[in-house]
Amino acid sequence: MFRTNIDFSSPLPIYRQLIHLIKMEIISGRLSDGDQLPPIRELAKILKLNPNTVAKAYYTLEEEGFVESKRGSGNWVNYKKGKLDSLRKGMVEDEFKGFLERALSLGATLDDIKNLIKRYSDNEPKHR
Amino acid sequence: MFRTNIDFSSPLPIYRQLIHLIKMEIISGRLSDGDQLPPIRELAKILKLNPNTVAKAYYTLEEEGFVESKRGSGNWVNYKKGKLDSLRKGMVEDEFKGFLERALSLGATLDDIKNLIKRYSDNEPKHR
DNA sequence: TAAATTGTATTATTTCTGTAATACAATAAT
DNA sequence: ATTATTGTATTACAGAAATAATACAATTTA
Repeated sequence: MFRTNIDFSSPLPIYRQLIHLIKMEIISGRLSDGDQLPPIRELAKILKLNPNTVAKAYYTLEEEGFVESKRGSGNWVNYKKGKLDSLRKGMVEDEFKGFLERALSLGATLDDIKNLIKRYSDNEPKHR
Repeated sequence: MFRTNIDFSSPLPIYRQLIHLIKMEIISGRLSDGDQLPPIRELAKILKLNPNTVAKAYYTLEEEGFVESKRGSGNWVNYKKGKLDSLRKGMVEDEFKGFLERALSLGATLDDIKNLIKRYSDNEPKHR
C-alpha cells in the first residue's frame, strides 16, 4: 500500500498529497470500507513524515466522511456506498447550483459549461 | 460605482475581491473601454483600504491586460475587441475549477458532473 | 514654473498555512 | 491492573502571502 511517493518539492502540501493518495487507494478498490489505515506513527515512519502531518490528512479525510477515527484504536475507511453517496450527491449538487448561478450571471451559456467539462474530462485536472 | 462591499473576514484576499469587483463592473458594462478608474488613493478611501492594496489590484489587472496605468495620470479600462469574451470565459473557468475541486474532493466523478449538467440543461427554465 | 495629483518602489509588519515538537487521553493487549 | 499502542490537543516555528507605512517620480493643473 502507498507505493507512490511523496513529492517534497511539490507546491502541493504534503498532507494534501497524502489525502489524494488515500482517496486513490479507496477509489481504486485497494482500500475498502472497513479497512484499517496504518497507524499515524507507522505511516509517518514509512513515508518519512511528521506524525502530525499524517494526522492532519486523516483528520481532514474524517471531516470529509471518508475515514473514521477511534482514539486509542486506529483509523478506518468509511465509505458506505448508499448513505454517504446520496449525502455527497446532495452536496455536490448544491455546489453545482452555486457555480451555475455565478457562471450564468457572468454571461456564460450552458453550452459554454458543457464545453468546459468536456475539456476537463479529456485531460486529468492538475493540482495547484 | 463599487456599491458592493469588501468582506474583511473573507478568506479571499482583499485585493482579489477588488479585482473581482472591477471585472464585474467591466463585464456588466458599467465600465467601458477607455473609462478612467478612480485614483488609487480615492478608491482606497471609499472602500477604507490601504492604497497599496488598491494599487496591487490595479497592477494585477494591468498584468492581465484589462487596465492601463499612466504614472501621474491615472488608470484606464483597456480591452480590445474579443478581450471581453475572453475575460468572461476566464472567470467562468475559474469558477468551474473551484467547483470541480470541491466536487472531486467530495468524491464525485466526472461522470457525476456530466450527468448534473445534462440534468440541468434538460429543464433549463427552472433554474433561471 | 510651482503645487497638487497621480502612480511606483522600497521596506516593514501582520496574517495565514504548513509543518514540527511535545505532552495528553483513550483504548487495546498482556 | 499495568503497559504499550493509538489518536488528540497545545504550542511553537518557518516561510509565504497580504497588508501597511513611507518615500519617490511622473504628469497635470493653476
